[in-house]
Amino acid sequence: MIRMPTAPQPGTGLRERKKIRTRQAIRRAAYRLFEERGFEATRVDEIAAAADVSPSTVFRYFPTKEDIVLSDEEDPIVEAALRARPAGEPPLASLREALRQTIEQLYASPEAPEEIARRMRLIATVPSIRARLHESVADTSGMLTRVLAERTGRRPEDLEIRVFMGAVLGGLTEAMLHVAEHHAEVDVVDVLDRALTVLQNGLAD
Amino acid sequence: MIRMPTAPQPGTGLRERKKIRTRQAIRRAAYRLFEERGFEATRVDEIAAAADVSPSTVFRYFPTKEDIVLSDEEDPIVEAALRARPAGEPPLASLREALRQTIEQLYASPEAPEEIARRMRLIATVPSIRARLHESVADTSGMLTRVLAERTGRRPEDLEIRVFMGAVLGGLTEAMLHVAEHHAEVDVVDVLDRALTVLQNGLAD
DNA sequence: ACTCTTCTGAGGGTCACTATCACTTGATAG
DNA sequence: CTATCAAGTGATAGTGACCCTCAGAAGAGT
Repeated sequence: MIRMPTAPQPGTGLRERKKIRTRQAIRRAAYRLFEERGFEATRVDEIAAAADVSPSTVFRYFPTKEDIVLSDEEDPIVEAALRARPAGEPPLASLREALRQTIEQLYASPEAPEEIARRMRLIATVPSIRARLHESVADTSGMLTRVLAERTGRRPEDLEIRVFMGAVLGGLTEAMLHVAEHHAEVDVVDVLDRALTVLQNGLAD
Repeated sequence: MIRMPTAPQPGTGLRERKKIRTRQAIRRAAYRLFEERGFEATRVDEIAAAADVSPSTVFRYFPTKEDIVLSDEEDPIVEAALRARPAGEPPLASLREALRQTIEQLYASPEAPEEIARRMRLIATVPSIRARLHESVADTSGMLTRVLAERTGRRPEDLEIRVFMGAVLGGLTEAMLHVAEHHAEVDVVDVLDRALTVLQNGLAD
């Protein structure tokens, strides 16, 4: 007989909760060690020990050491927000709103700003993390390209759409790095706005 | 007394020629092995053996295995071409011309098309190479940002310029990947033109 | 030929990451 | 409550890219 599980609520079971706790334990331990002695000077074994799990478990949760810092949980949020936009809206406007909502949501939880600041500091200073960031942005770009292609009724391999999304994400990544390098002095939403303005008007002049 | 060498012609000495030959030997050996058994299945030691040098020498010439494929010799060409553009010209137009010239120059040597095709195939298929590509594009972006800032009399940390260059390079990178995935069927200059058109007009709609 | 500098090879080491497998533990059926 | 199954974990033993150091070879200038 074909296995037909009784559709357990996501996030319900003890198993799920345990996984979330382990994930957080690893991340917390890692961040603490990164602050203390720096990213590259911290070995994965040490993170594992500090989080009280085995090294293999660390890799089960995070495919690379850099992903402990990055680990894109934003993607699904942006995707949902983008899909929720009205059909006729111009792409860049849809993205603007989707991104604004995502940022808002990310800053919602109380300890978020602290964590984001730590993350920004690492992105700004550790080259291998920046490298991985660019990779993950490329993935995000692919995902958004698919959504946008679907919304506008084009094929996702369409050159024009790819270039469009590549440009938007390239611009926004630079904006993000700008924030990372000046996180104390700038307002994220303001930078996002200025970046989108450049994308809208500035490329022609 | 301060060492004041008699400014040897670049490219003249026996030393220089030998370095170039070694570099080419490594690259050729590597490409041959990559074709034969794939990128990841080829160990650096094997490349070294095939090129008849020691493994350490391979790393002296190429900081990472991926760089054997990428090794940005284009950057200085683009930079020079961009600096040669008239002062008042709009940035995107300057870039268009600089890029067109660079591509032309890259395809100049007789065996270039073959090599470029091989390179494209690797870029299209090997994830770690694509990752490194994005990194190196980020470096190029930084360099072009500096040039453009200089030409327009702004500071290179200026948000608007960074976003502009990030967007342009993000778009062009996607165009390049498009070429890599369809290298047999498309014309590079044509794709470049279409990409630049999107960058000029398309972001607003 | 003589020195100085640059380039190379050898050897040994680090560490991120993988694969395998036995073991434990939460979920599910009866 | 128990038997069964699937999923998650840890121990162990790799692999391979990359780094460091140091001794020797080989152009370059006197």
